[in-house]
Amino acid sequence: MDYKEKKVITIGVVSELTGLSERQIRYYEDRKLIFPERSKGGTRKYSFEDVESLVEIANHREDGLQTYEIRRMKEKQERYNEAKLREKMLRGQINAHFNIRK
Amino acid sequence: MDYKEKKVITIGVVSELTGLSERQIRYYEDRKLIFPERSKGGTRKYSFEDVESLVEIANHREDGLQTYEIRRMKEKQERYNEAKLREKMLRGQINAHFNIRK
DNA sequence: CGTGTAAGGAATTCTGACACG
DNA sequence: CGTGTAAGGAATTCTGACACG
Repeated sequence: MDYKEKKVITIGVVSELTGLSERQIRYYEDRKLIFPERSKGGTRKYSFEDVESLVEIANHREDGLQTYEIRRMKEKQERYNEAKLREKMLRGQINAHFNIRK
Repeated sequence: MDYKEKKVITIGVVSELTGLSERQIRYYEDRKLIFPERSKGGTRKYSFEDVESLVEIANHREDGLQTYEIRRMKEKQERYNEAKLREKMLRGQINAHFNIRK
């Protein structure tokens, strides 16, 4: 429920914040790089997190990476983060276990 | 430059976030309680800070306060904050002075 | 593949006014 | 005073397509 993750920004503002065209922003959604929400009427809503993500995407594009390569990197990063989280939670379980036995 | 202060949210979203009608939100602007920015086209843009402020305003209204009373409270609070800031900066000056002489 | 653009329509927002009270 | 609403227009966004490459 952080402000950073709340989807409240319209595409026009995102375009200004990132310097990307609306066309580009919509295309990256098509390529599964970002996932805005929609209003009842259908207008896209982005978060500041999405804006940051788009800036990273733009940088990768400038480095010559194709969208599917960027997507793979994101997925890889995502799996890594999840593994790390599970590890952390497991450690918590173990600690809890030993503390109980004490 | 915090996300919280960036004016990027349209009035429709603000209305959803606060539960206030667009009419009410525009009226509170008219009464100098909030100060959204405008896009080139003229559409209002609010920050999360504005959203929080609006929720407070709504609470004050429910308590029966009139808009000019709320405005006075805000101004008073503003003057208090500035005084406190000046005080703090002055203290910094003094400390710097003594540190130099040491 | 990634992006620009013109096209037509729909959703969103704006202002000024009338209404009630 | 504070808020709802209908009115007309303007700004914003949407989709699908054609273009280039």
